[in-house]
Amino acid sequence: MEIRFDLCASLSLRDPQETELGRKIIENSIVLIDSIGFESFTFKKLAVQIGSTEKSIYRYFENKHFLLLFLTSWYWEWVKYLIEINIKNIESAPRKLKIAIQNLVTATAENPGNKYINENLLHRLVVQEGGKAYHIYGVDDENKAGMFLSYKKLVKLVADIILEIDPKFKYSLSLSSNLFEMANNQIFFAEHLPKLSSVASGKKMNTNLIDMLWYFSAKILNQDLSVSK
Amino acid sequence: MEIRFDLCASLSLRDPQETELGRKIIENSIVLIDSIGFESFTFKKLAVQIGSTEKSIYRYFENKHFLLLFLTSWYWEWVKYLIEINIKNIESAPRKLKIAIQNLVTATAENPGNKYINENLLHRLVVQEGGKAYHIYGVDDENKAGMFLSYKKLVKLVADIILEIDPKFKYSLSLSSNLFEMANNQIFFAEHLPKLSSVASGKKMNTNLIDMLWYFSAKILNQDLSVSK
DNA sequence: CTTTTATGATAGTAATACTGTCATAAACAA
DNA sequence: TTGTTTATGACAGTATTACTATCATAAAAG
Repeated sequence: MEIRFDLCASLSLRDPQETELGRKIIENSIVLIDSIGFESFTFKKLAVQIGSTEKSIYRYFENKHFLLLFLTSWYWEWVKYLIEINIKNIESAPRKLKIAIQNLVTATAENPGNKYINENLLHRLVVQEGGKAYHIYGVDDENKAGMFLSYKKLVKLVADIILEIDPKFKYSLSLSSNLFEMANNQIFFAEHLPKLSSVASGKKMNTNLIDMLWYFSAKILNQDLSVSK
Repeated sequence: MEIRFDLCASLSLRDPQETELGRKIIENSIVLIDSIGFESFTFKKLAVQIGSTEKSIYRYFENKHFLLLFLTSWYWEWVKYLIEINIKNIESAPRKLKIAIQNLVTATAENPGNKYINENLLHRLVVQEGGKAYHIYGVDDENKAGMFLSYKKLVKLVADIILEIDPKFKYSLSLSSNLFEMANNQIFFAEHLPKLSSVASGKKMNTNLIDMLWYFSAKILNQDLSVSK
């Protein structure tokens, strides 16, 4: 089994999912960025790691920013895919929201969906570096070019579940985007700046974070806290 | 009137608030980063703008990362200062929280507190680039060195107000940090990725954002929505 | 069997992110 | 007053980064 997502074409010069070298670039860039950080990451270092050349990587991605955008977009598509398959055939909207929260926090399936993408590592990368994909000077142009569609579709998916729960709720988009942002942020805080978070890192972090996000959402949406047990 | 904050000493090699050149560095770095973005910003460009040299700027800051950290720390101290003077003599804890929200969203005083720091520009800078101050590879070491104390103190201040409202509330730190993160994030989304936010950019953005943050907080804390009118 | 396409090898350039040295002017101390 | 720190500027230099260009070759496609 090999999951492929159709990401915005302008993210890459050539689709890296289609070639051996392309997949090597994806696989190893995740490992390398995770291990040395996005700022120290260069195409030169990646080229050395995969036994290729800088130039060959530049044939796939204009620069490292677009590579990061590709990786985060792939991640959001993956989370959307997980949520969609897991809420299938579920009737209750609050239940769907709880499932969405579970999936956006853990972002892992029982069976990995892909041979060359380590979803756990990618999740950690998005927690650490994800915001840099859009906190950039050219955000408006890139948005016009459709480069943030994956994230927008995902936020819309959850916002629609929220509207199913309460069609009159005024803040569905903000609550939805905040769930994604807050989930990643609180994981980052728990692991690096624990004074900024009420959830502690460790074995029970994900469970506690899911409980908290559900608590916040249920309160805001006037839902019974136990409804989705 | 000239506000000075005692920021963590290791943020800078020399306190820029004390010298003419130092204040020029602060003043112009805010303008320059805001206009070209943090990635394109270099000490060379800043040196040219202020008629100094790269080397002289390096005598104040190790590199541009620490300059950004200095600016964001100054900003968080400034917001903390605003909140503190505005909740003085207020009895009602929910009222205090509402005032805190108003201040963290607008982050401006009637009278600017400083001649060489443009607080409005700095606010915009923190919205755009603030997260990059701690989403870095060396976050743990810098945290040990006390470099995020300003933000942690601010989050604690608001978390304590939350505990005043409900001493049994389990998520005071996360609710507090999320208020700060969400405020900046939703401003960024409203202005650049409007599909991700329920608040629209424009004249009423701040008011709507304050209402939303208060709505979320009040719901989560079981407070009357109108209590702090 | 030819032609396209992808990659690798190699080279080169401007800018970035620094570090080092020295001269000088201003501030401060004896 | 003189002597001495201290801050800045002027200038030089280096390794790395972020690219772009050219050419040879091997594999895939027609």
